[in-house]
Amino acid sequence: MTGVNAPVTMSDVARVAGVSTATVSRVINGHYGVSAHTMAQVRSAIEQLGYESSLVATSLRRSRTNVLGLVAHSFQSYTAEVLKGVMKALSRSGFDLIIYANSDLYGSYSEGWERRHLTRLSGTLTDGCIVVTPWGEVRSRTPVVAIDPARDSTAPSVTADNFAGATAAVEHLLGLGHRRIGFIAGRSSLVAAWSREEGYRSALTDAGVPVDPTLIGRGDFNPESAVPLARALLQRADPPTAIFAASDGMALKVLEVARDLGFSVPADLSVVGFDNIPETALTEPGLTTVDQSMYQLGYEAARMLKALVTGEWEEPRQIVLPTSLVIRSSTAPPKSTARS
Amino acid sequence: MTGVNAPVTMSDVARVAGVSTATVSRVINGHYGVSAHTMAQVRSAIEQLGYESSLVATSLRRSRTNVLGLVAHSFQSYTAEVLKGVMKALSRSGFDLIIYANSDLYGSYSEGWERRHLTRLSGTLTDGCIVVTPWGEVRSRTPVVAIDPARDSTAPSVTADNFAGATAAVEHLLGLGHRRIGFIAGRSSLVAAWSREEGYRSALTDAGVPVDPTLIGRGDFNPESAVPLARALLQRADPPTAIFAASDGMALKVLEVARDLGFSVPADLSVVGFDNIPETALTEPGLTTVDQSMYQLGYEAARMLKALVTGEWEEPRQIVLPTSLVIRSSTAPPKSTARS
DNA sequence: ACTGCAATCGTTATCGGTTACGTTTCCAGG
DNA sequence: CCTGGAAACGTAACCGATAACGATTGCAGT
Repeated sequence: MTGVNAPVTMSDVARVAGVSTATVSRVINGHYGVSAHTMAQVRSAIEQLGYESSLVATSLRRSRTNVLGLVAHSFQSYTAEVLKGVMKALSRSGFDLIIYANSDLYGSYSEGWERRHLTRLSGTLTDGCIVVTPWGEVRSRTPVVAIDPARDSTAPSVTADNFAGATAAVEHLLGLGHRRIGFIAGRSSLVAAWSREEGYRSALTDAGVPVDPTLIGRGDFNPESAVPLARALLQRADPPTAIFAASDGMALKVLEVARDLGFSVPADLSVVGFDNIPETALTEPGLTTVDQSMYQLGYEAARMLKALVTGEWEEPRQIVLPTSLVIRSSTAPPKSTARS
Repeated sequence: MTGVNAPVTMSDVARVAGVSTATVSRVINGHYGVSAHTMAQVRSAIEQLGYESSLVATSLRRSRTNVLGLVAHSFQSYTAEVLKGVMKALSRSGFDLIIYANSDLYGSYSEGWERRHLTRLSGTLTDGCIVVTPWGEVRSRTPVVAIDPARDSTAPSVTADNFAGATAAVEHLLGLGHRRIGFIAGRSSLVAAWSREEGYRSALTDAGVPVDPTLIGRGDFNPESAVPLARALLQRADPPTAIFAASDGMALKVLEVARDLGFSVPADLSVVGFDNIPETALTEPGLTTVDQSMYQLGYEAARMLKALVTGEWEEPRQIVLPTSLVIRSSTAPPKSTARS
């Protein structure tokens, strides 16, 4: 039953060991210049008092802290996947991870959030940060790696090959015979959203199918944003036979709207999403989607940040990871394969 | 294109505004004794330099930081669920959250991990901490709430009603006609594991079925630990007709072993897990399991910690949340309902 | 014994803030 | 005109650690 409220500091240890705090510090950090005898005394004092160095005080004074940061504006299931990858990459690397989450903005968003927290952390606490889906340009004195950055970002980043993924998705629909393919876009300021739209356009064009701007809905990756857009597309006199949504969250909403409107998926309407979040395997029907391994994104981002922090430069500052199409049961040939 | 490497500190602001750092601090914290004119000047200097106060420096000097901590020894899918609940509870509460994850121990474990990190954080950085599944007694100068604590823990905690959940699971099996029900226990130092085993024993006893110690395997919640145990149970001359595992991770391993050994689930063997992690809905067959809402655990833990930190005492220091049985397709009546 | 160089250890400035306390300014009241 | 006191602001100590630097000690070399 040791004392509970004992903020035991380095000077406590120093007093007990009969040395100065500098010596205690030297012992802890394994620095040169302390005799075996004193070392033993300090060690014993540390043990006796149950001393643990304060992360805060240490990082204020030191330049390197061996702590990396991660800033995310919300916790979705994909954030958890990213985390797993990050932890894996950091495993036994000597780096700890601090995840900073701002509760006031949970759900909502206020401009410059990442920047604000980045500066608060990187001032001293962390040696570098990973930022998940930043909405603006990120800057910091310490290295930053962005996952799915903003379009105008020049910072080191890791993204999936969104263009290729979107192309594959649309080619899959084209291959099934679809010609009127709707698209629900993501927040266009994000490079991921932009590339997915480009992939959509490119696949259509390459197949000789003209891009119909009225078939494109402008969402923002927020699932709810897809609802009115899907409704608008499906209530047209000439609804598309397939809809490709730029994210699974939005695609799931498309499924809902389709059901509400009496469309049967995939008989009346094919739906494709993007991300391959766990929920897509559980829905009825299972959602065909483009898999981007959030785990891999996290893993690579952490590996890159580690290299940046330790100064081992890594050449490709922008890493692009492959995607793959996961075909489930939300896609099928259109009812009437009438070639126009 | 503002300067990138600009560690802009409070004294920078003070210099630009032509005041002392004390005044800047007063302005930032809205303290009394600053004229409207100076205040405006300081505000403008802050704006101009893009100053953000350092979390570290502030928390070193201050007692309250308005930051809560969460310490988890690994990131599984259930950790993510807990996080969502925590974030929800902290939403717009004025408290931020810092999650500390130690990479060196990822997967493995070394004694006293939580205590070490708790003291490192609670020294200054955080006002209080949530600890997820601590393996030992946790102590700290600041309030701590444990989720699924150790058995001997007296700290404030939040747990699911593990006893009732386990009882329900076993009663479900009994109701199907099973009498030889194997059990794979969790790490017995955790109260969750202990209660689940008690529930198992109690349900059997209440039904007049004697507890056969040879049908109990001593696992430790680590999925791998269940493999040899399941193998041993199923390779007996008189294998059980059902196995209840104290966690879904272990239950999924039981499914694997059963398949390898030629058992058909649920025809030859019924399997029940505990936790209701997302994967359990995806396996073939879907796993019958006991649902404990990790989201709720996180939510309640955060709510409790908040109250402890702000001093608004909350009476029940040990919160117990209800569980519910989720029946999927891994359970069925035994082949021969031979009453012994 | 005296010098010189390591090895060992203490002193002190410092990180970026907060705050107790002291000082100056300014104005109302006598 | 002088005094008192509140308002406004600066000074410096301090939070808990680190590290540059200086001081002390021990011992080999001459």
